[in-house]
Amino acid sequence: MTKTAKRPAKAALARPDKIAPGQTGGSAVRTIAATRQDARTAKAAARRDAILDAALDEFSTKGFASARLEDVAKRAGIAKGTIYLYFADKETLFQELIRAKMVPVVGSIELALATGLPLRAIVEQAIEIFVREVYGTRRREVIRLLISEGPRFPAVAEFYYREVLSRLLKALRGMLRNAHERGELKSDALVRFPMLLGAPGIVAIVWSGLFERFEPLDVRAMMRAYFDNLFGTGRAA
Amino acid sequence: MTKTAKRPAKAALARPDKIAPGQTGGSAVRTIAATRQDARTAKAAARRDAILDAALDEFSTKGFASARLEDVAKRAGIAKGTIYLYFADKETLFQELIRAKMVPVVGSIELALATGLPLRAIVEQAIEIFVREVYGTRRREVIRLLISEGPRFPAVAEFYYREVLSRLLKALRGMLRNAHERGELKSDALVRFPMLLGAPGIVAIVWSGLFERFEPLDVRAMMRAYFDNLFGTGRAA
Amino acid sequence: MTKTAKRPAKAALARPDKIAPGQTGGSAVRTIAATRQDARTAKAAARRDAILDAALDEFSTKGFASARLEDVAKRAGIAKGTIYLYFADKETLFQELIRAKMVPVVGSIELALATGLPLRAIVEQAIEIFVREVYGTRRREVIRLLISEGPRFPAVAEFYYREVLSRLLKALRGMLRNAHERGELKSDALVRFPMLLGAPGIVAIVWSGLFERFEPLDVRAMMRAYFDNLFGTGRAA
Amino acid sequence: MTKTAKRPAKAALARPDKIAPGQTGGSAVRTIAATRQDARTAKAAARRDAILDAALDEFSTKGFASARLEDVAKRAGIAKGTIYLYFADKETLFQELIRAKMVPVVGSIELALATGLPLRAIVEQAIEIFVREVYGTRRREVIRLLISEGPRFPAVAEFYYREVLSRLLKALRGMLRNAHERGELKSDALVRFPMLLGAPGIVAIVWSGLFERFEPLDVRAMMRAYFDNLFGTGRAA
DNA sequence: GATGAATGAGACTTCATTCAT
DNA sequence: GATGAATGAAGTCTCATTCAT
Repeated sequence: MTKTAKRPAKAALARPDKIAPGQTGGSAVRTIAATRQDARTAKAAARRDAILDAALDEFSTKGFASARLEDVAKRAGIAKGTIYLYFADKETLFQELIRAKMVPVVGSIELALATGLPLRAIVEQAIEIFVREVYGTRRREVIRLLISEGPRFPAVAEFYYREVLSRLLKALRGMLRNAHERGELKSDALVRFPMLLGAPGIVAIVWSGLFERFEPLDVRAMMRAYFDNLFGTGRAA
Repeated sequence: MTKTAKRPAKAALARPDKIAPGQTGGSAVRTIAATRQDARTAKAAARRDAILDAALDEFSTKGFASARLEDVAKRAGIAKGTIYLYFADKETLFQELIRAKMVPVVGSIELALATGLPLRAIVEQAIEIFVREVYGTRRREVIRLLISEGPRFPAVAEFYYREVLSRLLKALRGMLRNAHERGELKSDALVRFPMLLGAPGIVAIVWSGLFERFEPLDVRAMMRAYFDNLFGTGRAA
Repeated sequence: MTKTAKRPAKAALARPDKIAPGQTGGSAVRTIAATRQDARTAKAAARRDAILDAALDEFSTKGFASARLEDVAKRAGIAKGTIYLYFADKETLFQELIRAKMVPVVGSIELALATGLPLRAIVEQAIEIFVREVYGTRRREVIRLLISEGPRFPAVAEFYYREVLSRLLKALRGMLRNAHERGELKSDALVRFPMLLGAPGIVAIVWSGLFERFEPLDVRAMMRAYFDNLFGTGRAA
Repeated sequence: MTKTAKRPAKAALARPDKIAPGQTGGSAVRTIAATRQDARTAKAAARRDAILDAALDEFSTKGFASARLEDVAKRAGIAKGTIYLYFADKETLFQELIRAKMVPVVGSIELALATGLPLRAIVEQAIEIFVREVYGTRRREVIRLLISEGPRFPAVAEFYYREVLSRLLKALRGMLRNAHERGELKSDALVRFPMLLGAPGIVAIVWSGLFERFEPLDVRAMMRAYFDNLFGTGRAA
């Protein structure tokens, strides 16, 4: 892939490879050893997270190709070589980063979309969730990273599509279909193109990376305007 | 000092720098020499374009940082060093690429938006223009590149905002304000957030780079659905 | 920004920069760890010296600008990149080379000049020291390098003047003033121009680099002749 | 030689190679054509000189290896390729530079040394000549260049030794031997090491390149002090 | 497990030299 | 003769990855 790859092989993508240090396969009996094991496991997990956080910072700032693993290590407070105890290589680190930051939120979003609430309420809620849980957090950077680097990492794009996006789209479609059937939605356009619901979020993230300096954007207001217009709700009614 | 010294400054950004070979300042009388000059100028311009095209290909495929200037040269059918006769360095090449591909279209879009046509017609036209002149051309890649790499090139983002985006937004605002005043637009939301009109375009471009393989997108249909919904037009009425 | 960016500043000159690998700040208690540390430190110092020696060879033979760092590495028995673990860049390597080879001898020369010995004896001694400790060693090359490349490296010239030459001249002046006051020196010319004492050494070094092949020079004899004449000593009396 | 050489062969050194444009071999009859020829020859010679002057500037400032032929051309007011109409390559240009600037003065110095004047007078004259004709002119740079780069250009050193230095030394020896025989010189040391007469000149040139900034040198005074001491003349008597 | 010194492939950039015009 | 666009070899410096300690 990218010129970064330097050494021969490359672990299969899209699956967490490598049993990281302290990571256990699956045991049972509680023993002193097991407890010690746990401690080690916990420390290892914490370290893994630290690396991922550091990597997100560096990749976001410099871009994947220009980010230096040495800086990631420094930021994580570990030595350069240690990264390789947790991730097979730079590319794998990138994938795991996307995975680790995005997968956990899918479930809760699915749940939020499955409530029978009126479209209006769900959308209102979604705006809040996006602003608070995505735009206002490091997840914004994760998505920006995905948008920027994803095209060069087919494995990442595939994994993301499979584990995150397709599930969200499915949930969205279900929710929208219901709203359509309940008459809350005039057309079926959004059922056919549910990704349009994500459009203002994408615009906000792209905008923030490029033009925020020149023209700040009130993301919440923009999203509200967008959905009001889209659903014919809002004051314009 | 010694050849080790890096080139002092860095050509001022946001302005075509470097008098490319064969480029003349501006004369008048037609002479044989002038004709010869023209031939040279024309050849130089053609070569410059070839480099820009090749660079777009390589940057799009590999990303700015990972693209090799040697590959750009090869693709343009010239020697590595020749690139430096036309562009000061890799970064300048990137900027000029964005500039050269985007600036020329701004004027015509401004014109298209300034017609007094009904909103509905303008939008219909805009969809066509986007699909034919952007999405279906290399300009799609230019925008993708801007989205991906722009955050790391403040100068490019600034230039793009100044020379392209702000002009488009202004034209959009004017057009939308008119439509609003004519009653063709219920709310003023779009006047306040004209970038929302670009949202489906952005989504289409982002989508095409990441998920096209898994789920192709009928861009024209999506845009039509989007605008129908937005303006309450279309069959759903 | 992007990996293209040149390293920002440039280590402040005239001071050993960069903590070389294995170099410690300064501790105390002797432990196993400390011992291991020492071994590493020692190895690092040895390697640093090897690089400096190799650099001296290459720079002397090819000149600073034409010497290839790869050849320096090869000669030092290490990989190209390793040099950069010890020196920030080629220019820094050059400076450190001059510093490392010259600073250590200043003190002992100052001492030799501070003895109350008669001028005649001191000069005799100085000739021996020059021939044995400078002309007959790699230091001759260091000085030749300084003469050749110094004008293009203001920082090196400055450092050399400050740390080496001005100290030597001061010691010389003191010694000569004493001799003058004791009546061993007829005029005060040398007190005013102590660098004249170095003249035959400079001539010898310059000559050896240019004309040795065509006309070998008996340096010791030349220096003796020079000083005999200068001080009115020697057989000619 | 030096890494600069890039293309296969290399014209034999130490002889002006290449019949430069406008240069004639040797004709006779005066015709209109001949006159036109002369004009061309003169122009060519002037251009050749301009290149040499420009080269001296650039080589002095940047060093031979780091000087760019393009800058030489610019400074000479010609195009890069034109240099190659007058000199075979960069190295040849360097040699011709040394030759052109130094050979013409040898004769007059020889003459000055051959007068039967008393040593004292000759030396006084020599100081003036050195200060006015060498130290105060571009010849100082030529000599500095010779000292700096000569060791890497055996052909230049050889040529210089043969055409310049050995002739000067011979003249010096003759002059000194006469002075010795006339009793004006106590010892024969200088007859054996006539280069010592040049020592203060060398010191002055080396000093001016390295330390002038920190400690200016009154060259004339230093030389006078030197020779006074050397010959037991001057006020100290 | 952790470290960080070492490696060496690789990329950008420079510039002497050539040659079509 | 003169020009300057083009070439491509070569050099500095970077950094992912390895491995001895």
